[in-house]
Amino acid sequence: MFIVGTSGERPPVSVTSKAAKRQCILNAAVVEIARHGYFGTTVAMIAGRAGVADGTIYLYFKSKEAILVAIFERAMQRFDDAVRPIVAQAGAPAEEKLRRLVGLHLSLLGEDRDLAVIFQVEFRHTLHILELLSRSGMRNYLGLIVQVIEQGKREGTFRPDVDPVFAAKAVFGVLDEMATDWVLSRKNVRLAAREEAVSTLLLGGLRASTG
Amino acid sequence: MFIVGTSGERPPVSVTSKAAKRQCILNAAVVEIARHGYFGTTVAMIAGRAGVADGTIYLYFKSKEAILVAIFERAMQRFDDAVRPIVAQAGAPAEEKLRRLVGLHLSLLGEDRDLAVIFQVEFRHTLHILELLSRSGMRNYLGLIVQVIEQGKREGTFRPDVDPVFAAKAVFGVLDEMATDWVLSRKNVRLAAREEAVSTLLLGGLRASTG
Amino acid sequence: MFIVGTSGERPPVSVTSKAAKRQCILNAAVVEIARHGYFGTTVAMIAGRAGVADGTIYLYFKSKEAILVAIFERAMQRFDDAVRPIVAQAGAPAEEKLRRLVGLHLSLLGEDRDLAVIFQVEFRHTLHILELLSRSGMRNYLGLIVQVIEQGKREGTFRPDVDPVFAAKAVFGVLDEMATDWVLSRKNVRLAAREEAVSTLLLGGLRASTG
Amino acid sequence: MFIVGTSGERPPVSVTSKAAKRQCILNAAVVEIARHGYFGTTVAMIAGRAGVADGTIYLYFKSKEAILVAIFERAMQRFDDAVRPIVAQAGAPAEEKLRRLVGLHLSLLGEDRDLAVIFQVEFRHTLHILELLSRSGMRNYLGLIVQVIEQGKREGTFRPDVDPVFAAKAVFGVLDEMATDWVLSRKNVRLAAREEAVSTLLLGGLRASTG
DNA sequence: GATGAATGAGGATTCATTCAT
DNA sequence: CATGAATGAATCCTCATTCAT
Repeated sequence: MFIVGTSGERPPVSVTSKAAKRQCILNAAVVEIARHGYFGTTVAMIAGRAGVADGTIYLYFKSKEAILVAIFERAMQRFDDAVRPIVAQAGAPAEEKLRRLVGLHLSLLGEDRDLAVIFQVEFRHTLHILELLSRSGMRNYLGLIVQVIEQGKREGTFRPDVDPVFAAKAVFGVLDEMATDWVLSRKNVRLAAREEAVSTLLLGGLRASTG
Repeated sequence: MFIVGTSGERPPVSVTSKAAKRQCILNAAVVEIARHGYFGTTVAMIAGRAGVADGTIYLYFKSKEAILVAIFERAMQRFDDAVRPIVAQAGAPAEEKLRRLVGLHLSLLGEDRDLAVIFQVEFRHTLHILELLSRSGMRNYLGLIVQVIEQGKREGTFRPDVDPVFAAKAVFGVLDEMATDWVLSRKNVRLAAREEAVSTLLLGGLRASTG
Repeated sequence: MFIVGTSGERPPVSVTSKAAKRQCILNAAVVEIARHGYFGTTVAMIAGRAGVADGTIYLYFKSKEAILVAIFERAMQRFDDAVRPIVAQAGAPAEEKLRRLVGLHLSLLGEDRDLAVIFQVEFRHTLHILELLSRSGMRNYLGLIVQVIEQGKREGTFRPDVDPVFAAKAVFGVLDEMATDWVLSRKNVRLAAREEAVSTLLLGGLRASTG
Repeated sequence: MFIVGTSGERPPVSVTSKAAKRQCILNAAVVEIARHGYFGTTVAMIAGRAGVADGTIYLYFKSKEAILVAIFERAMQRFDDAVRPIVAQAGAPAEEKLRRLVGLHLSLLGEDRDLAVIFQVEFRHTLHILELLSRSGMRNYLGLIVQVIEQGKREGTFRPDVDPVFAAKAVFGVLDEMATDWVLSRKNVRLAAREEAVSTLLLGGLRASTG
């Protein structure tokens, strides 16, 4: 059924439109799920906001749950793309990297409240889903924090008795709580405003007591 | 819970039975919800485990959601009962109180994995529920931590530039992440085993750098 | 939760009503499926005719398909109850038994056109279902016909070179075609009216050519 | 079916291609429907096997049901083409014709198991479809059998008291049951192997008892 | 108070069919 | 002619909640 011609390129419209509509559905899902929760959101609601028919959703995603997973993966990809260069940067001290990492975490979540809601609330929905996620993308992210802390220990800026994995989880826990708190508070503050305080507190706990 | 025969003194039995059955349902709900998630748990499942008829549930709780709230309230009450004396204890330094508070938090959650699952996972289900909770019991608990940190600032053991509310949230965040991590990990470690590391890290971040 | 009392008998209402409602749903299903076909019949249609709510159906049957199977089983049971005594009857010659068996087959189907429609049309729906059925009840029925033919061979009234299993299938085939033809014809004839012709034809084919 | 390049003579190719593609779709439909049942087969499945786009199906058939009807008509046409000459053959006795007719019926179905499945199972799906079919092609076929039996009565080889239409249905019934039984049995026997037994039985039932 | 049968609204998903390209 | 993405109606099934016994 493929009429072989001379053009090696498939219709660009299709590619663009296909990917674009997928993103469109994902965006709609983020808004709806942030607003009504995963179980409170119907596929029809997502389709409605995306401006497509209910059935169309299933041309792009295998199931409702697959949408949630796709949201997570897309977000983690963006996180990873932003964080990895910071960690990899040669020459920068661990303290500096940790500060920037903290700033980035808060900025990225702070930029998109809907996404933040999903990350802080909806992804915690079910042990099943949480485990799914924690085993994939989340591990990567935690691994990056671990690297920074290990660097700090090598540099001598962080206490030698700190367990890097434990410390990374603690760092993540503080960031996470800040994000959740911000998501739950109705106040019109910027999440990134807490960057300084968070960094200070964490670095205080990690730093070697340089006499 | 089984009343067989004709008991002459109904009122006291009834009261006991009434309260006992309520607890029984709550216990059943904790197990089922921890195992299958809030939305994955049916009222029939809870009733089945509690050994009562489906309809009976509604003699003790207004709705399925009310059960979730009741679980939260009961757990927070226990938390409060345990934490309040520590905070109120006169003569104890803030550092000591914080250590004991950390230990208590991890112990209480570590004692009942099902309850921990619900706290770390299920209560995060929906923005709606989370807000409900954060406005009531959670605030109290956070307030207690705030008190300890304020005491530390007054004593001079904690840095004067620390914002007590912010710091309390950070403390909670670390504890929370440890609990979540424990819930998700299949390893057979005790949650309380991390008490020392958590306290050290947090106190390191809070402590005034006594020159 | 069972308050042990002195009465050994459960509420009779429940038993009666439970079984009665099951039959009621089955009857409704027979009518609807005969009229609109299995795939053309919705669970709501069955529930509507049975006078119960849609969800009630699922208190009595696991799925829509389970209803079809139950219809088959109920009908086969009735067939079996009627046919078995005929076959078992001592002293009756095979010819006589075959005549009565033919008469019974046509009578039973002829009595309930809706059921006949389902037997002749709907049960043939899918290879899957047909195999399911042919392996269970249908085999029994065929086995009874086989017995009669074997008896005829022993008596010397049926040709010795007849394969009983083959012949039984042929008998069934003729009966089946008569039933299908009757179901499809709109004429107001009685199915049982063909009893004589069918028996004559079949016995002609089976009978030993007694010189 | 794949037209690559610029063919100068479109019309004939087109005509051929058009008819060929129709047959191609029909063949694909036979396989899929035999395998998954009519309601279990999607138009997309047929299109996939035929190697055409979903929408293309509708350039050749008005609806999914129209495909089923077309399958029936094509098959009946083949039956008719094969059976008619036998019946029309002058000089051949009715017994001989009936034998050959039986053989042909079993051979044609036995040659294509997929088609046999559809004939014996899928065409019985719905009263609606069955009636559709029985009014058209099936009647013709039955009419041919009737002719043979009438010839036999004129010849004096068949019993004078036999109703030709009834007898034709009985013949068809036996053939039908044999085919169904073969379709359902997994054994690797040839359907045509039963030709002799079927003919013998039927002729035994029809034959005038030449004393 | 307790029961559990009954309810019926609600939702994820499928698929025949259409139509812009 | 052919495509296949898009449609949206339709359906089976679940389950929180009620209420007659």
